[in-house]
Amino acid sequence: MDLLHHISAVPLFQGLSREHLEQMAVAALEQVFKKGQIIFSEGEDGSGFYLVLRGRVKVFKLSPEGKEQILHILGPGEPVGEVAVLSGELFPANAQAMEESRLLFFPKEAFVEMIRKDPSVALRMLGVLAKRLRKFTMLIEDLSLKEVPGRLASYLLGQDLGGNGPNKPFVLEIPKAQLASLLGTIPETLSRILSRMAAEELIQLDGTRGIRILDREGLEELAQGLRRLS
Amino acid sequence: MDLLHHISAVPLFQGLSREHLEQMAVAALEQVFKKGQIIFSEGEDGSGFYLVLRGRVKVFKLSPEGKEQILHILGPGEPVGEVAVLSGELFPANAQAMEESRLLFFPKEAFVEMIRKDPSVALRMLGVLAKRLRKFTMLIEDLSLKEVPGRLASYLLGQDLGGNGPNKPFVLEIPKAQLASLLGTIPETLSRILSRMAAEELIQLDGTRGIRILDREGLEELAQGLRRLS
DNA sequence: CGTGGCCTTGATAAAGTTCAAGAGCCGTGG
DNA sequence: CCACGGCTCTTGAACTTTATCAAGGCCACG
Repeated sequence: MDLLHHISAVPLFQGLSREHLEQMAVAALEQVFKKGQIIFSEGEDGSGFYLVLRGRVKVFKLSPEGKEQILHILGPGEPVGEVAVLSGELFPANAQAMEESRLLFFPKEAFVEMIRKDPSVALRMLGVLAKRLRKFTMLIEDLSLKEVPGRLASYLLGQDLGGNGPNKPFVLEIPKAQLASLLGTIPETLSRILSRMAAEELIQLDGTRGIRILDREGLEELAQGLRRLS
Repeated sequence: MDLLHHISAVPLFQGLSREHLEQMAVAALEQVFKKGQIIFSEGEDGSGFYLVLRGRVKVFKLSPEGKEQILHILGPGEPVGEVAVLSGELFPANAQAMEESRLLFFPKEAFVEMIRKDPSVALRMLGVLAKRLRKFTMLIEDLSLKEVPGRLASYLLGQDLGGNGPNKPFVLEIPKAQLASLLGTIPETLSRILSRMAAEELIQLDGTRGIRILDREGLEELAQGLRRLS
């Protein structure tokens, strides 16, 4: 089994001795989730955490009326559900596979044990959590201080990394309904704002998923609240 | 100086040996901030983190138009600015003293060194970050999924701990403008909603800061979106 | 070539913000 | 002891942004 191989490639476990890696591999339990399948739900108690090997997982909250807010989308190499383990409480949100995904489950005890044996894992985990806090800070800022066009502009700029010479088009990696949920809005609003952006020639829409950035500076101004759509 | 005494009382450092505590005490630098004084600003690079000894500190974001969103309010025993140290980047937000406050500054190196020497500190710090992530998750949920009356109801219920027999009044511990910023709104809106809550006899207002909860259940329903103000 | 999922568009309504003015409260200083 | 000035808070009216509800269009896949 190449489980060991997968584990050793995960950033969180970089630098662990072969021996420790093997112990982790023994403790880990591989699970496959189909598209749409729930991985855990808010309020369950976390007997361990997951590591994404393949696929994508969304972590989200639901309002009583059924509106969804995506907290983050996690891909290969990233841990999921670790907060419940670390603060010894219940899962604070829901997790669901966005596509067929392969995850590794680590029981709480194995993880705590591992930290105890090799503190460098704790340091790496601290780094992961710090990054996550930083991301949350940005999300809070977006939700509270920006309006939807600004949030969308930030997102688009973040997607288009490096594409800034000849503005080559790119493809949204998630359905628009999901993007709306990530931005804290609803699909209708997202759709309208994309249209307005296109009308002002900030972007060009290409089919259902394709987007080409025409005016990078304009988007940056939007993202910073220095400009508004008419 | 009783600096050592203060340090040993901080949750983050529980369980450290006397020797390690002394090393921390030597590395630490005590600073006093007057009310309103800036402790650090977003974008500066974090050469260390702070620990609140006395007073209260708010951590917040500002929009270009000057609107403020408070991320958290920290009191004695709590660390501030540790994310910048742990993720090795810039401060993601601003920090300011809400009243005259005494803080301890720990240079980055001293902290990293300490973690290396005694992994239990890393574990505690993981716990602190995990709690903070949990709080942020709730804030995101509030901002995105609840409207202001619901957020306010949650806040009030959280303040009134144990006061649930004979509904004794309590006093807001922060000015209303600050509360508005914490809830992601503005003072005018907050004021209106408090009036409406009073009109529906959910609460009773007493002077500028005093509040008495009259209908705990009603507030709980509001907080969960099961009810709305007319 | 139809059916279902996803996306767009329009009309309407609700929630929150902005701007502006005024009320209450408090410490200072005469 | 009272009056002043400044701060915080409240209230009203107009406006903006976003959500809601309801159709209709597009596209892919069987």
